[in-house]
Amino acid sequence: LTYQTSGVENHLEANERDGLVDSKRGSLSRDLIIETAARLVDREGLEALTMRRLAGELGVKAMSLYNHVPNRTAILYGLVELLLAEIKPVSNRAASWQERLQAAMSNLRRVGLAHPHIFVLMLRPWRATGAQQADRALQNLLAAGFNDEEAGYALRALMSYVIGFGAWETARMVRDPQEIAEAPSVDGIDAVAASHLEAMRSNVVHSPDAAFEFGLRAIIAGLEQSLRTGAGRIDREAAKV
Amino acid sequence: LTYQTSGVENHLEANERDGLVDSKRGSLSRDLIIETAARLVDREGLEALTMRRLAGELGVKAMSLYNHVPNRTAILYGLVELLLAEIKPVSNRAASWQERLQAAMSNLRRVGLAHPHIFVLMLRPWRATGAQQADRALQNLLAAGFNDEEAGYALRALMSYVIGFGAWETARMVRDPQEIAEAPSVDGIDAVAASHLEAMRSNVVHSPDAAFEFGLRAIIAGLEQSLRTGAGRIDREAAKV
DNA sequence: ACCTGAACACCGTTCAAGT
DNA sequence: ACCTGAACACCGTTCAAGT
Repeated sequence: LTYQTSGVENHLEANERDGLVDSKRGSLSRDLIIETAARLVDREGLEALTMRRLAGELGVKAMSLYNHVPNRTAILYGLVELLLAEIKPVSNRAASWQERLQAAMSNLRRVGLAHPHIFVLMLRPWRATGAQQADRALQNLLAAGFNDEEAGYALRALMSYVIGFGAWETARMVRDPQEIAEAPSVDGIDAVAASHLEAMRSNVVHSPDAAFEFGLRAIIAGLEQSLRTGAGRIDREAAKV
Repeated sequence: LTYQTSGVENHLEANERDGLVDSKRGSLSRDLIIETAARLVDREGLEALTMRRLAGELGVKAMSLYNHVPNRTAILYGLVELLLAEIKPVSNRAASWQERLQAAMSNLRRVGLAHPHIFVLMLRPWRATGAQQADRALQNLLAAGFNDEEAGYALRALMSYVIGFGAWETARMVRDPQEIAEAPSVDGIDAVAASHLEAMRSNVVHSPDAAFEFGLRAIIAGLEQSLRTGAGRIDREAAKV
């Protein structure tokens, strides 16, 4: 929604209208390609992002893209970068470390909800994505009193939760409802159990915000406790013996 | 690794050797297709799972598969079912609810590590997958004193964490290392911050088990606390005012 | 330097034809 | 009932040719 556009695309469209086909030359760029890809994916999903389709969107042939981008994967990586850049930073001075973490993770989820098709790409093992944001969170944890190892574990735990939760909730905005509806239904489970499950599912689906906050609060409370009791440290000492 | 094979595949291969081509007829089945797909995916990854390739593995042409399976997605769903069936169940009588949850989630991660290529499929919004396992965990939480809503939230939180963590850690067993190595490197971040990040990453990568346990312990401790203080309930009351 | 036509080696899926 | 040849409408990517 909020990608910064350079306005080049409108320029392009104008060229197209006036038949100034030659001025396509040089108007393409990595950034324009990725911004266009982001809008396409937000609108129609990842499967719509083919080289031919994206090129068409830019008024150009597929092969032209390879002059600015090595392959499709590089475009996907660019989408992740764009998404991460959209995360609202959390002030380092605000409130407690718990509240800062809470805010940071909620902000991460928020961009996920804004770009559900792109969010799943966070699960790919990109090198060093979101370095700035991750670093802020790490500093926060170190300042709170966690040692290097614990801070790393804690950040990984929080990220795992947020991304896991987000991937799950965005999955059902993203897939065609048909695919879900056609999945085989439960068997080998009695009706009472099934109704419990259904109740749980609908609770979480109907108030995803509450579900998210509940889990996030639990993790942060757990981290706080492990900081107080030094649980991580004790385990490490025990492991050495 | 431990998929139950009906031995039909060996039978098939024997037929192939003896040139008894006609006996292919009727030897195909949904189960055989999915078991073969599982072995193929474990060996070579999800991209290797094409209809043509899978058919070849079965000594048959691609279109034959459509006699037993509606489409490729149904095969993927079958893989998830197989994976879930492999989760070691946790005795309901064992120890505390905390320890049972801990064991259940560790078992879930274990099958993920055994089948890293398949594990990511858990993120798709299948209807009612893992119903039995989810139900056991829910009963466990209800017995511990959580109400319906909290139990649902708690299970979702645990699953989000385990799947998020697992997806992250399996991602780097699964992708070609080349794709990772070729990802653009950090910029706009100073050397000190980068070294902190690198330290964190390598800690988590070198002792993923410790990282996983740390986070899992934190979540369960947090849930325990929210049960004691009734945090969920209080928030709900506050929300009503 | 950058755009592109043609081609390569693939996809999932359909459908009519075979047995 | 089940297997399949041929075809449809696609993919990502390469490479030589154009300007």
